[in-house]
Amino acid sequence: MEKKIEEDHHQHQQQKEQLNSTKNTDKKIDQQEQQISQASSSSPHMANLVTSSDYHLHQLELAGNNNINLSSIFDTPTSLPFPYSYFDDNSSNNPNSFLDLLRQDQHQFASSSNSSSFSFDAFPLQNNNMFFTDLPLPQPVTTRAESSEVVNTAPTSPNSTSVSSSSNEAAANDNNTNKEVTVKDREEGDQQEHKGTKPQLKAKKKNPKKAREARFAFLTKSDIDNLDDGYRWRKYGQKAVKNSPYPRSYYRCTTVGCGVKKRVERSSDDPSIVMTTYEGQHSHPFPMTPRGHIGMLTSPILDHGATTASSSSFSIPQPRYLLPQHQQQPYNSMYNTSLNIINRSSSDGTFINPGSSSFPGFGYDHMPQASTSVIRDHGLLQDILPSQIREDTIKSQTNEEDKK
DNA sequence: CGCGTTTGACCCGCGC
DNA sequence: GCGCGGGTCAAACGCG
Repeated sequence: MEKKIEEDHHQHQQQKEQLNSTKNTDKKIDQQEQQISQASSSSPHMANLVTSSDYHLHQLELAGNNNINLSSIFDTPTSLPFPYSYFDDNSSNNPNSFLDLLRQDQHQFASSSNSSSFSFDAFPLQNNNMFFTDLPLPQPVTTRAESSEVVNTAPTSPNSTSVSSSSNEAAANDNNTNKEVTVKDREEGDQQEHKGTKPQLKAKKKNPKKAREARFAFLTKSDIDNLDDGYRWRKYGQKAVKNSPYPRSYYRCTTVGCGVKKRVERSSDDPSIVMTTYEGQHSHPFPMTPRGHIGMLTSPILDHGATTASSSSFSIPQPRYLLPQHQQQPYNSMYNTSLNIINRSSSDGTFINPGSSSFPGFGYDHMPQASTSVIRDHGLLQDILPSQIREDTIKSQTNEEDKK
């Protein structure tokens, strides 16, 4: 994987050089990207992020100071973002993946629906409607959201930590092409339904202004491009990203009738950051395919520590609180203010509620009940977090409360 | 053999 | 109108 990445990097670096030397028009975009990248790499700590609220800022600070501070990342003591039981049981020192985390999350949701909030926290940025989410970061990472898409951060793999900022891809497009992207996405959705023929493609153009799918961008610090989120994805395209040595990969959910797509690309400025953008909502529970599995329960990551690029990849968790604030369900009201919407429609600049299972990657509402039995769940923090993390979390929580 | 990836061609919208 | 860039298609290929 790394080798491949390096190759790609080299290849695209050449392209990049060519582009830089020949195209002036690229500069604008490049600058935009750099803004994003700089935002994500220049400051070592999330604390430097521009956030829309003091609370968020506070969280960021905690994250930055402690590096791995779940409490700073997650909302409440009881709202464990990521159940880390997997780590305890299988790879205590190997916080494998974001996937695992996500999976855990889902378990948690499955077992304790409203009682706990989701793991990710989103931080809407004032100016650009971007969202950030913090996750435990082995390394301090900073990101800045500049697109209309939701961004999230998540630790993804042993070597990975995640940071999230706005989707670069989204960010790169946002200022200038946000509108365009929106339209295109909409068309893409149509394409999926009518995919295949040129006449069909033309037909889709007849409804150019259909509402586009909600999109969510996550920034994840990881050496792994594709993080296993339990869903099965089929890669249907790859494109070189302008001014980036890394290509952008396009994935589609393999489940029949599910039009969820995601794009994965690596930040050119910080190759350790993977930007994943999800589009659409899964119309199904976690896949149970012939050779598949219930993704959350049997992630390859658990076995290998990393997923292959193919079948499964990172996808966005669908935290319930990732809803428009006005639509959020009243849980954990105490911290609810910090739970900002991650989901947003970039087409009109407003947040939308994709539904109870809004995030493309996580249909919590559809979670198989069986999943809850897999993980110990006493409804306690200890059920979810490894002791060390719990300690950190408790500390940070305490600090947080002290500050209040 | 089925499924997923690769990759060049193609489509489309936008900016100049 | 043209070129560019993002996104998708689909045949070829690889892998288990």
